[in-house]
Amino acid sequence: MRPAKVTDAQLYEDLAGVFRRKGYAGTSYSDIREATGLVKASLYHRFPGGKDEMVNAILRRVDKQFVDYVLAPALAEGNARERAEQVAERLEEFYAGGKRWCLLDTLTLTESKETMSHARSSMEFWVQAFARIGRDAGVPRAEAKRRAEDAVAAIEGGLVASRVLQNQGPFLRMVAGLAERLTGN
Amino acid sequence: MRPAKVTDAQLYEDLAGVFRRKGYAGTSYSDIREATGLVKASLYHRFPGGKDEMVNAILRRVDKQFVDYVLAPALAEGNARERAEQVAERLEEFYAGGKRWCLLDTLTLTESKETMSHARSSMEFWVQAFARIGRDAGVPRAEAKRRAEDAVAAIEGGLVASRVLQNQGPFLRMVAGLAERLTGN
DNA sequence: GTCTATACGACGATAGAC
DNA sequence: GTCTATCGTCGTATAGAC
Repeated sequence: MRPAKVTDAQLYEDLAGVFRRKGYAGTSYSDIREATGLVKASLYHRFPGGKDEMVNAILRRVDKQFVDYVLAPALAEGNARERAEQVAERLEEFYAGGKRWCLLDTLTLTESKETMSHARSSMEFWVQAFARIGRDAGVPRAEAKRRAEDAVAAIEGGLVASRVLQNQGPFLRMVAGLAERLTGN
Repeated sequence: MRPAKVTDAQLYEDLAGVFRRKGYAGTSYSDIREATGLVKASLYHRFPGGKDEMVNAILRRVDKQFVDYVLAPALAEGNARERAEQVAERLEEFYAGGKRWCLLDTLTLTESKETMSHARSSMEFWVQAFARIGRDAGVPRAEAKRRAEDAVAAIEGGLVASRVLQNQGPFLRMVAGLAERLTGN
C-alpha cells in the first residue's frame, strides 16, 4: 500500500477544523478538499461511510484529546482549586482563546441519533469531571453537579458570544471565573 | 393578485422554526416546503434572493419581536430588579424553556458577512439593554457592561447545554439567575 | 400568489487505473 | 492510498400557466 499523503493526525486535525467552522451540513467535499488536500475518492477510501463516518471519527478523537489533556487535572488527585485553575488554562488553549468553536455546538444541528448521543455522552463526562473538582473542594454532591453543568454551559456560551460579538472577552472571562465557580463558597 | 395561501406572520414563524433547528446550510427547500406548505417557486416569488433573503428577513423580524417583547422591560422605566425578573420570564417563554434554539447561534455557522453583521448588531443591542438594567441598579458602567455580556453568554450557553444534554435544566437555571447576575452586589 | 415543468450545477457517492 | 472519470440525486433558480 502507498504511503499516506497525509498522516492520520494531520488529517483528523484538518477535518476537525473544517467541521468546527462550518458544521455538518455546511461542510462540502470541496471544503474538505481545500482543508485536507485530499479529493473525495481518497476520503471515501479512508472513511467509507462518508461525512457521517468522518464526523464520528472526529468526535471520538477530539473527545479523547479533550479528556486526556484538558480534563486530566480534573480527574487527578491534589488540591481542587489548583486543579480547576489548570483545567481553565488548558481550556483557554484548547479553544484558542475563544477563536475556535466547540464541535459539540456546531455538530449538534443535526438529526443524526449517533452524533447527538455521542455529543451528549461527551458533555456528560465533562460535567462529571467538573463536578468531581467541586466535590473535592467540599461542595455537596448535588450542588457540585449543578455548578458543573452551569460551568460547562458558561464555557459554551462564552464561545457563542465571542463568535457572534467577534470579541474574545466573554469566553476569556468565563474561563477566568471557572475555578471560583466550581470550588468557591 | 391572489390571496396568500399563507399569511406573512405564519410564513415567517415557520421559516424561523426550520432555520432555527437546522441552520442555514442544513435547511433545504424540501425542509422549507414541509415547514411552510409552499413549493420552491412560491418561495422564490416572495424571496427573490432565495435562502439568503429569507434568513435576513427572519433575522430582522425575530430581532424586532425580541426587542419589542423580551427586551422591552429592560428599556422601560421602573425598578431595575423587577424589570430584570420580567425579562427573565419572557426569555424563558421566548426560548420555550430551552427547547427552542437561538438563531444567533444556529445561523452564525456561515461566512455571510451580512448575516454575521446582523447577528452581531442584534447581540450588541441585547447586551446594551441588559447593561442598562445593571446601571439602573447602581452597578458601575464598565461592570454593568461586563455583566451584561456574561449574562447573554450564559443564556446562549444554557441553550447549547440544554440542547446537547437534552435536559432543560441548564437553560432554566441561567434564566433563574439572570436578575441577580445583572443587579446583585 | 401559487403552481407544474424544466434546466443547470453542485454534491454525495462509486468504479477503475496507477 | 490516491487519483480521474463518471453517475444519479438534490438544491438552486427560472419560465410560464392558472
